[in-house]
Amino acid sequence: MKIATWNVNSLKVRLPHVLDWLALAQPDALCLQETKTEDKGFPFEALESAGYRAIHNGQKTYNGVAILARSALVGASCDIPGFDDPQKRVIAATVDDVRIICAYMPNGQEVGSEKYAYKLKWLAALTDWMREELQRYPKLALLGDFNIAPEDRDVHDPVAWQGQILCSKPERDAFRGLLALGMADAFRLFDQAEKSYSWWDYRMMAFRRNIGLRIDHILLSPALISGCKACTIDKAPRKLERPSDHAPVIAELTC
DNA sequence: ATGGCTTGAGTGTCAAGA
Repeated sequence: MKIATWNVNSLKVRLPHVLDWLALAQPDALCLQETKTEDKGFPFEALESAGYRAIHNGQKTYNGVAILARSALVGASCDIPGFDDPQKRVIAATVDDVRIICAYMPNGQEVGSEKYAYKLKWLAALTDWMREELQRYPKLALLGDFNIAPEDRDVHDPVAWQGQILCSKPERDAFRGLLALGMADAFRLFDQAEKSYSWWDYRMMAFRRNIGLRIDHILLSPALISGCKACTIDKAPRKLERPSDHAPVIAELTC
């Protein structure tokens, strides 16, 4: 089973890239973030024609998450239960026996800001919820745009980014808090090239210069870790015309 | 150099992203 995550930065603009990528990469499940549309603008028909069912938790202009899958999406749920949040950042469903959680974690804007406080509260709520979900669903994968670079090796210039948003200690502590539940960062289960990133700024020709961060992740529950055969970042879509600023991350599971 | 692009809102130019 191949599962993947991709922040598409507007599904309306990126639909051709998504359809091409589905045909090429053939994932069994694909988590999308930043669809930036309500359900009425969501391309259910085009995805159906491509062989994918979809569930969507969207809103106008900002945020919005979806899961696309070849098989049925069972037991779909939206948002973090008990966490009052108007922003549409979470959707979950079971696909072929694996609980898939798709999350678009807050950016936080600037350390110390209101949005930063919201980000840390959000991450705490997610972690509490994940602790419960892992009891309910031993085979669980948390995929998405975490907006956290977990370690200095995930950052093109760790000195410049030290303590900055996406790299601050409380954010990295929150990431480690998720790992402390027993989950593993699928990408780090394998040898990887140095300077592997999943996001590059649109400005300053950052992609061509590989000025990036690794902030999109796939976390696997203990029951899924040993069956993970590969985890890769596909930079190809980032090279296209009008790309998303994020690249897809893919994990291959033997189940 | 606090910008540099890109998007969605909506016809002016701004907020937000990371």
